[in-house]
Amino acid sequence: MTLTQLKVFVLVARLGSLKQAATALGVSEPAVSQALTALRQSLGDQLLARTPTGMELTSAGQRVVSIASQMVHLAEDAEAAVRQSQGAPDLLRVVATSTIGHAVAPALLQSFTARVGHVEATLGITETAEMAALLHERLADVALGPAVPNAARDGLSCEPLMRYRIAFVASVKHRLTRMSETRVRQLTDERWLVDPEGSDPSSPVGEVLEQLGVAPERITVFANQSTACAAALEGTGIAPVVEHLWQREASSSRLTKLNVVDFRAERFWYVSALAGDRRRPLVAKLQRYLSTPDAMHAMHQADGGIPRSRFKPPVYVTLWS
Amino acid sequence: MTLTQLKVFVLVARLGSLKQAATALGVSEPAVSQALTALRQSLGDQLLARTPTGMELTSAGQRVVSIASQMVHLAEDAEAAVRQSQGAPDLLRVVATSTIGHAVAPALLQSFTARVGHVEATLGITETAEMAALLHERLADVALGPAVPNAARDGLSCEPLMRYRIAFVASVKHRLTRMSETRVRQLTDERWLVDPEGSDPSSPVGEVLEQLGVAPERITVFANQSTACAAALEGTGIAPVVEHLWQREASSSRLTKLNVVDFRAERFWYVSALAGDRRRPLVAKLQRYLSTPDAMHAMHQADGGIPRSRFKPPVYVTLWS
DNA sequence: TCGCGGGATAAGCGAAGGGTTATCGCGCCA
DNA sequence: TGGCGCGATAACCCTTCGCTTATCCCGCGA
Repeated sequence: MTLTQLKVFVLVARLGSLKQAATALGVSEPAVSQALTALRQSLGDQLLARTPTGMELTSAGQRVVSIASQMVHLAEDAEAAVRQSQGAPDLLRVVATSTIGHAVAPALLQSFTARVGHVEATLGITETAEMAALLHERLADVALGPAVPNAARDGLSCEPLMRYRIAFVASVKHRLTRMSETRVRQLTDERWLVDPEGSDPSSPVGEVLEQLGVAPERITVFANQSTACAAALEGTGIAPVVEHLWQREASSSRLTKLNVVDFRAERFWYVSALAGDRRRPLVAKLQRYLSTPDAMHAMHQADGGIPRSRFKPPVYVTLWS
Repeated sequence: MTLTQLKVFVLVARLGSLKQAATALGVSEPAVSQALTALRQSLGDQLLARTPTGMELTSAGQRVVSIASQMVHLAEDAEAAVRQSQGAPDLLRVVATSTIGHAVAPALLQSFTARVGHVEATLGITETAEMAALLHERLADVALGPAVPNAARDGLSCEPLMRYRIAFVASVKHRLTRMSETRVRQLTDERWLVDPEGSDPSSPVGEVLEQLGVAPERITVFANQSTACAAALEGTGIAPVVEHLWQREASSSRLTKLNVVDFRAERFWYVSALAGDRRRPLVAKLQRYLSTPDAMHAMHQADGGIPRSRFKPPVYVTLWS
């Protein structure tokens, strides 16, 4: 499998003809044919089959063409990235769990970059389990979320960032809100309205779902906690939320917190990074910043939306894979 | 730039040492060194620089390593995809604008696949402007959204799927809701709470924003219309919504529709695909299905969340690029 | 100052990659 | 049935890849 082979394949799939692809590439038609057969051999599939009217993608071909197209584009991206980063600002790559990523990380990073200047921060959402790998593979500089297990042993630093409380909220119409107190086990058969972090088994909420053995069909995943709360207004389920963020929500007035007596509500968000001399200077700067009052203030501001100017939707094509 | 070169680069970045990478790959150290220099030459950047303590990524290297890692993983994905698609279900790749994609497409596709059987449907979100290209490049089989311009000329079929109405809603506290009627121009200086489709200039809402010349800082993009509505409850802005979907929302009780007299509220969603003999049989089947009462019913059911079992978060790493 | 560890370079080699021209196979249509 | 269009193959060439061993370079600690 070669990038040029992939490029050829994508082009043929698009144009539906070897000859057209050949002229488009400015090469002879056998060159295209050979590239295709080489790719076919290395992948072990026909990918494209002749039909009376043109070429048709096989089942595998359909899957591969999406992937191949991405790879070709990424190759161009890589060249563009190098060209662009002559004198470009320093890059700080942050990953966070979805709750933090949607609620506090944008404000936090904006505040940080505004303070230190000439830094470009990017934010990715990921699951807790992948954070250590992303840091080790240098795909991220800093991770925000639950504590990374065995951080010290793996050469990672992992320090508490902020204390927060998890609350379970439901509509005032919900029968559980009429009870003076609730036990976690009573929630097992409820309908759970969670944000994507709830589907992460290493997250606090994910842990609870697993421990209780909540059936998957009782769990509905929403884009974020605000949406989950909006759904909870209907009274059909309970939503686990970050308490101080939920209290700033407009819909909080018609939702009530359940008094779950046997649940440890206090939790911590942590900030993790490579430890010691493997840590980038910019990361050290961020870690110092995170202890300032400025940072604390930014983290307490729930952030409902993204200002349009900085909004760049992710490449959803990756949904294919 | 070669895939093996990229693989080597990623590994060296991760391990912080040529020698370790070499042993990990089971080759000699000069082999690694050469692969690296070749990549450096082809990209025109050092990528990794020696330091007393190990190797450090340059600014460009940081950007490239993310991209390179994705490419390496995609290459593996391609092989896995081929292996997996022996006797695998047929693949139907649908793209939609964010509104449709979040609200009606999941239910629609679920209903369709349940009916025809042995089909695996995937859904991607994209902007209107990219739809024609995605269809032509065989990256998608069907596109749901606004009409594709010049469809017939480009060999695309584009047929009306469903009529809907756009409504502008605001909190009952909002001053505009007390007016018996409103004109579009009066909305220019309001705060706009839109879903991602609102940032697509080819979408109906995007068009309005452009025509009015609404300042970017007055526009806030939310994950979906439900979240935008939740924000609208605070009374700080207006949210353009799909009327029949909004009416099913819990929060709709505390929001009011503005009576905008000079706005053409009726719109259509279209279904686009390659035309004629370039159309896959499965697509023809879907197009027939879309005219059935079943399909109509599915499309009128707003869908607040995604059942957890089918929820697979996109690879957010693409946010980097 | 002398090893020494670790990366860069040199020289060489077999195997692919990527290209060409010429030829074959096959469905289609006059 | 004989062209014809289009993809697949064959034969051949040059470049690059990917690997080896041997050597050099350079900062650093004994």
